[in-house]
Amino acid sequence: MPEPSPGFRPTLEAVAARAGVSRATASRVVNGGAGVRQPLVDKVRRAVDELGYVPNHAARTLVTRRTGAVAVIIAEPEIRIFSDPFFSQQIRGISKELTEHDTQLVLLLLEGPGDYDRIARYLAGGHVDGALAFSLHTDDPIPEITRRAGMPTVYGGRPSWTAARDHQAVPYVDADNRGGARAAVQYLRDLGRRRIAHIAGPRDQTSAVDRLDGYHDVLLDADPRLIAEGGFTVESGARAMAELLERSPDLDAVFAANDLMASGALLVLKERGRAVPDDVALVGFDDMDSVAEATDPPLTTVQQDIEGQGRLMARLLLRGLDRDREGAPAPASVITPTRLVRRASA
Amino acid sequence: MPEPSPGFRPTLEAVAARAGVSRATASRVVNGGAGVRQPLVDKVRRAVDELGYVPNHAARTLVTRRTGAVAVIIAEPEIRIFSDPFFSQQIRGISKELTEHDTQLVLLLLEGPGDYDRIARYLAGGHVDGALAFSLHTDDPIPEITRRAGMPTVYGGRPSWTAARDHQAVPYVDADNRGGARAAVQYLRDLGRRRIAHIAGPRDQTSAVDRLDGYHDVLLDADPRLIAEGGFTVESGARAMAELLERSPDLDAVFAANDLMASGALLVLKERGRAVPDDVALVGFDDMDSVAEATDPPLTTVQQDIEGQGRLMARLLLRGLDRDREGAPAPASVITPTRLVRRASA
DNA sequence: CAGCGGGATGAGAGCGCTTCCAAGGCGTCC
DNA sequence: GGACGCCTTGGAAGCGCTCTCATCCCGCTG
Repeated sequence: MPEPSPGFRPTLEAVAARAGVSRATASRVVNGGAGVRQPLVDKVRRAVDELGYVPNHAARTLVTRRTGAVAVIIAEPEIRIFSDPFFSQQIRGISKELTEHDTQLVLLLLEGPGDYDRIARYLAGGHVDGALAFSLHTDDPIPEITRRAGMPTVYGGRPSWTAARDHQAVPYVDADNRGGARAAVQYLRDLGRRRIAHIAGPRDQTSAVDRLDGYHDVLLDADPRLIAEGGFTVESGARAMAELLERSPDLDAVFAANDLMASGALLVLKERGRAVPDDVALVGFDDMDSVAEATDPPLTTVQQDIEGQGRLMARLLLRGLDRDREGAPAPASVITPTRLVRRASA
Repeated sequence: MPEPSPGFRPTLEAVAARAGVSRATASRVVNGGAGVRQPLVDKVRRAVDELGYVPNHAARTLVTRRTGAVAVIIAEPEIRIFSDPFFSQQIRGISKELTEHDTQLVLLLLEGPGDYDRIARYLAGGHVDGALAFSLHTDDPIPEITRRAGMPTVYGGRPSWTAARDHQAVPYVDADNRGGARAAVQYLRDLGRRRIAHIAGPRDQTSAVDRLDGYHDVLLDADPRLIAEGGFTVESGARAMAELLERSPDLDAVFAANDLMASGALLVLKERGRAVPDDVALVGFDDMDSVAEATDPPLTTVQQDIEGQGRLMARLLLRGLDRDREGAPAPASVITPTRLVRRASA
């Protein structure tokens, strides 16, 4: 690429003139060159190179009504984003998929309740073609906002207002939390454990609810004293473990709804002199890089492909956008498989 | 706001018609209403509300040559982004500042070397008004790319190709690494320590270099055997500490270039039976939330305002963009102050 | 050899907005 | 009371691009 005076940008007009063709033909070549004879294609291509031409995005969007950008909406960034490796991996997956389809990622972080207005205006302003949003609360205004703006949206994690088995209403991508939990508990039972406790996640997160459901799927008449609730953090896991030990000293296995809580539980178990896995078998969920393999003993856990989920979200959205123009139906949701990874803790 | 048929968007024309004014006047009102008499302003405002009008961004950009968006370029996301709380905090600061100026954040993650082309094209395509990039390697192509594209850019962290004291060449925001290090080492010396070791960060990161320089500022003729190099991780800190203990068993203080390495060093010190801070005083850097206060004993460390740095980067860029139109000079760099936080480790 | 069909090309109309400029209206000053 | 000037408003151009449609040229058929 040559270096024209920085800041100055040649137009299609200039390219056309230099190539000795019309603007229409130049445009055709720039957009793939279908229906243009080879010699002209070459001429135009050369002119593009010589001039260092890059199409003006705004002009193109104005007529095509396509921005080539997608919004990623993240509520409560203080809690989740970034610090949560979960998010970061999903975002990377999203980014990869979007990049492969020449689509840009516009990050919309909600810093406070007042920001909903801003988001609404932004989406309505036609800056982006679609949106990706992450697991929302029951009364989250985001879905209503995207709906009003007529903005195709794919959710990450089953939104709490959808029934667990209804994958139609709103397109979302989620791991098979229930199935994974089922597999984990089943595994513990196959190991011969009889008093299998569960450290659940917060009730207002569907992933936690689904994992609890999976636990109940296997242990139909589970003793309620074997269930404690944590907050998906190490400390809360430790607290829940202490509580369980108090209530049910005879427990011989624990299925924690995520690895962080499992690692907290592990600390307490060791402290109280319960050998893992001999006295108490322990299974986590997520197979979190920095956690599951780092504990002593390493955690048996349920693995899910987080980056893949991000990719899938993006793919679903992009596919939906394409279909949109062809009037085809919106894409349905996808549940990604999970897999039990056996390590030393169970 | 009413709910017009989703997907359909009223144009300025429609607003003007409904308000009984010309498009020009409607436009003026939408853009602040300067020079329009109050009654007309009200009429137009009402029409905007009734119609649920939102300006078409592409059309506006086409004529104003302003996109109202800024790119955040992040290389090697695998290593850093998100998982690194550093980044996440800076991004949050950036996001907040941009939001306050009605500017959008476009995330450009570089997934591989081939992506530089993509970035170059993107920046040249006029999608964004400016860019923010993070501490780059010496030979990183990003600066050249942004320069060619005529894209105003602010860097996070002193770029390695600039001299430590030259804040002019390229606008960047960085903490006063050298000053912070100086303060830390000075503090250790004031404590009466005489054999003060340093666990440095990787030589190809300017923050590490600057912190090492700060160490040397105080200890002009430091014993080279008191310096070891780590990789800013816990493990590397542990390794470096072991190495130092071997080489210089008589050390009575350690200044680690970041908290992660300090925590690694702490583990080794305890393991070898060196009491902290009695036998060996320990100081870190960064005052990382999840680390500095969580160790036992908690770390004395050098604090910096990371989110503030992000904010500053954005502010510098936005200011530069405004000035650009007025032909004023580009903004200079900013070095943010650091502060020694005393906890139990020294 | 004339006529016809199809593919390649160009002319031109907008996409929705901002902004220059001219026109109009009103107050003010002499 | 008339002229001047300022403030408000509207008309219209044009940002850079895509895409429809008409035109043209070619080869082929009868």
